[in-house]
Amino acid sequence: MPAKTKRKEKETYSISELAKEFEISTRTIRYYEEIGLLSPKRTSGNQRVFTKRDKARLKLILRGKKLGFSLSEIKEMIEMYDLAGETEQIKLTLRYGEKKLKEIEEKIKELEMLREDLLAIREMLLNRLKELEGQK
Amino acid sequence: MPAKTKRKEKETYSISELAKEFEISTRTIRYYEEIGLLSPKRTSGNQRVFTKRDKARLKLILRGKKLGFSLSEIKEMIEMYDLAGETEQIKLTLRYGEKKLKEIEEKIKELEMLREDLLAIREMLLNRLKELEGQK
DNA sequence: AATGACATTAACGTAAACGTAAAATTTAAG
DNA sequence: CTTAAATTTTACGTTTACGTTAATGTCATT
Repeated sequence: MPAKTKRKEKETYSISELAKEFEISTRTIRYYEEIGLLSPKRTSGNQRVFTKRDKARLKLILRGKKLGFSLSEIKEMIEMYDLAGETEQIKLTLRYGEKKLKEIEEKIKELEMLREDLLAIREMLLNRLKELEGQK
Repeated sequence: MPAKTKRKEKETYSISELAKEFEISTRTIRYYEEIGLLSPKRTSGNQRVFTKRDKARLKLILRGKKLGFSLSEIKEMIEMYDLAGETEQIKLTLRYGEKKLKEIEEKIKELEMLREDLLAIREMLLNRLKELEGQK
């Protein structure tokens, strides 16, 4: 009797697999490695091998990008994931994290303001439409 | 008897006044005009004169930037402010506005997810700290 | 009219974030 | 083993969003 029904979850990915999945170029992925955002292992033949962890990290990078963070900012944030274990380091990281949290909450607030602006414009437009339709 | 106590509100601004107020360079402002984001009037001597409206617009541009929109995206959004008056145009603009609204709400959601991530990391770090401090 | 502060256009420079092409390897398939 | 598809590094190119002179012009004061 088969003990594990869990099908052999693919543990690793090639560069083009990730590129396809996230709809980015392989160049982009290599570039992220170049600037230290990713550090995939290599095969005996020197080809990149990405683990689940690498993939999760890439996802985080792309999310950061969508939100307007620069790659260097993203790098700083990502470094919170890889900690030595020194308590001092951890404390510093915590402080840094609080700062980033505030920035993010700031950003959320600003987006909400922008949303309000757009909603106001929408109202304006709807009224204008009514006027124009009314006097047709 | 003086009828109006309202002090002569300054209606216009020079390029450097705006630059100082928003903490950007004059070059940046000229660049925004160059790509059609601003269209200030000119003095007889050809110097730029910015109205309240121009100023409000600049503010919107800068807000968009802080949120990671590209200048061309911002340009699209800004065009919602200047409408012909044609009902068809207005309808199109409304549709476009709905789209932008959804994008913004998407962005807000993603930021909230990012915030959750960071909060989780913080928890992790706090636990780790406790362990380390405990076994000192 | 001359001085100094601020303004103008023109044009070249730059950093970030990739795109793209070339030449050489590696891997998978037959 | 051979071939095609995928990957590698190298290196120059491109776009966006301005920075940075340079050469002149304008404006308010003296």
